[in-house]
Amino acid sequence: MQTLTRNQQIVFDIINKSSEPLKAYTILSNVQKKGIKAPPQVYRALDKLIEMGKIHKIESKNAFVACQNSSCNVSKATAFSICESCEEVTEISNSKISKYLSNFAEKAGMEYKKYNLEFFGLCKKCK
Amino acid sequence: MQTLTRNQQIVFDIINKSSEPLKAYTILSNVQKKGIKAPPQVYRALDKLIEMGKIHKIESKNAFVACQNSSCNVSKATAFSICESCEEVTEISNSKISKYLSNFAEKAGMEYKKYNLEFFGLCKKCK
DNA sequence: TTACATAATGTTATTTTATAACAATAAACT
DNA sequence: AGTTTATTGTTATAAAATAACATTATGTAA
Ligand SMILES: [Zn+2]
Ligand SMILES: [Zn+2]
Ligand SMILES: [Zn+2]
Ligand SMILES: [Zn+2]
Repeated sequence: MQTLTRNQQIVFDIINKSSEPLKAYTILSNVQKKGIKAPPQVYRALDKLIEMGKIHKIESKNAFVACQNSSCNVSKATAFSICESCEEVTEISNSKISKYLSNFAEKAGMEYKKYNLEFFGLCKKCK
Repeated sequence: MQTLTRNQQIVFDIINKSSEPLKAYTILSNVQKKGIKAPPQVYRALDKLIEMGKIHKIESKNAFVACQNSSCNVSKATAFSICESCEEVTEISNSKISKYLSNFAEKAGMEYKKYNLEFFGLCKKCK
């Protein structure tokens, strides 16, 4: 369990508190009062947090969310369900989906180190 | 089977001929001799081609590839295998993977309209 | 502790990716 | 022909990410 540096902690806190994915420049503007002044500081913290599996990047949105699983620090495989109406993003339990995908990969003779899966549709509220 | 407009055809041709995913500005610089001069012209063509399912965006790379399946125009669900060494991108047959994912979704009580899946690893050459 | 190496931070400028806004043409429809 | 709709052309700008280099902090080993 790695301990976070000052900037990493600041960036992680704001992502972790947020109910929605945050963009890098939104994070920046929210942490300027804490002394983080420039994009590279944010992006460096984001990179490390991703490496550690504490946060994930939603590629289709260029936005970042805190990990809602416990095992992503190991597998780095991620899966999300994204509402096209309200933009809500939910992380899908790693173990559940991994079983299906490793199953598929095995039958297809495919190997992989990680994956990212994004489902799009309507959440329960918006349906 | 929708027919392409002039700009759409030009942009599609260059993506389709390419052996690797192309970035928007790479496309732009390659079509300037054909009269496409500015980013919006490229991005508009890309948007339409994606809608039609003729090309896909590799989200993790901000790059575009021609569809290698036949059914993407219907489902808009996409899956790729990406080599982390040589950057090779292969589209995974839609029907194969879809079975697994719809299976998963059903058991999880989840609904979706489309998805995007990107596997990362090493291709056969790089392994 | 001091010297060296490594990691993290601060800062400025720039690159890369994507879109807003509006004018001009072309194509489709009535 | 006249009207609507889609596509194109053009300029400017916004948004996302990184390069490059200086500085400070932290860890490690003599
Ligand atoms: Zn996670
Ligand atoms: Zn919703
Ligand atoms: Zn396809
Ligand atoms: Zn390879």
